[in-house]
Amino acid sequence: MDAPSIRKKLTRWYENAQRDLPWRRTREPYPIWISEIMLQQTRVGAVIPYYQRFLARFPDPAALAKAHEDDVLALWSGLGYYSRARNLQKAAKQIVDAGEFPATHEGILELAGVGSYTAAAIASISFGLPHAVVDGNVRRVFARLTNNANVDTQALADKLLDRRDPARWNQAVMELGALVCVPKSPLCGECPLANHCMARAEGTQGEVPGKKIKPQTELRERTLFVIRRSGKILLVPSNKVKGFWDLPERLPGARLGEVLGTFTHTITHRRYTFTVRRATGKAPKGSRWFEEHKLGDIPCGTTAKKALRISSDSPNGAAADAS
DNA sequence: TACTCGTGGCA
DNA sequence: TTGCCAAGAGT
Repeated sequence: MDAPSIRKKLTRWYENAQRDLPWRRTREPYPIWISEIMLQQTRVGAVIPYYQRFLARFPDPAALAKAHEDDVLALWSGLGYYSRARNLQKAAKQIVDAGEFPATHEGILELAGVGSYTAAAIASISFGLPHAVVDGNVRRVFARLTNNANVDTQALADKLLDRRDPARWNQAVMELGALVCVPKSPLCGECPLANHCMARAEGTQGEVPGKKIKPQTELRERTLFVIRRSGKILLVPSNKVKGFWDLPERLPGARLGEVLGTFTHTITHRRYTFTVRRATGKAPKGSRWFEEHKLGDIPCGTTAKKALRISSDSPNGAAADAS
């Protein structure tokens, strides 16, 4: 493996092909950290608006540390993996207590919600430290480069790391995976490493690395109740996501009304078919009335928002409630 | 180790 | 429509 040639070709490609992403305009550890947490298992296009709102609202660790958790979760609503938001605030408090953002790989790794990938990303991008990132892109790129799905990715990443500019190298490998060496139908014709790629030489780039085995999807049915009164909507504390509010799913003694519609929502390997149904009854313990136009200010899951959209689209939905 | 956590875009 | 899967971490 010709490491110097690979470094040179990929680096040159990256200098020309990289996207203009908001978090690439800085090396400050705080915004880099926020972006890296948001990008975990989440597409760039989904992250950008959240990143900008979050930085505007919480411009530094102190602002994030002293915020109400509900405000943090509300800003995160819709992005998913909500433990990231809670860990983010926990880590902000760690940073404030320490007096500054940790400047070593070891110190960064101690932050709540920061694992090996994120620690290496922040260490290299913000501090220029020689730590190679391994994420899904890197695993795929190196599996194809070696035509070996079981290659020791961390060892190879450490070996290929460009120690003159770890930040540029790490992002170059990930960018190649995101734009060219994509999971399905890789664009080998545009790949700067095509001549080094063992998978391409063997014609296996469409099969390496293999797909991961996933548990079979379970189908389940649930019902969400829409209860309105005086222009407000009744929500109960989520029993799945701490700090979130959801539409009620069980109402002892309630009178059931018409079905307003259905939608599906998949979480991990379970696909739920939700029935949205009007109901009347007294508010369960712990429930609260919210003005519907203020739901953006509270932590509120996507299922509730989908359901409320259906209920207001329904010819017998919100309009009928106003009477 | 294997499982779980959310959501949306895309083929 | 359904399945795939994306800049992973915690348990």
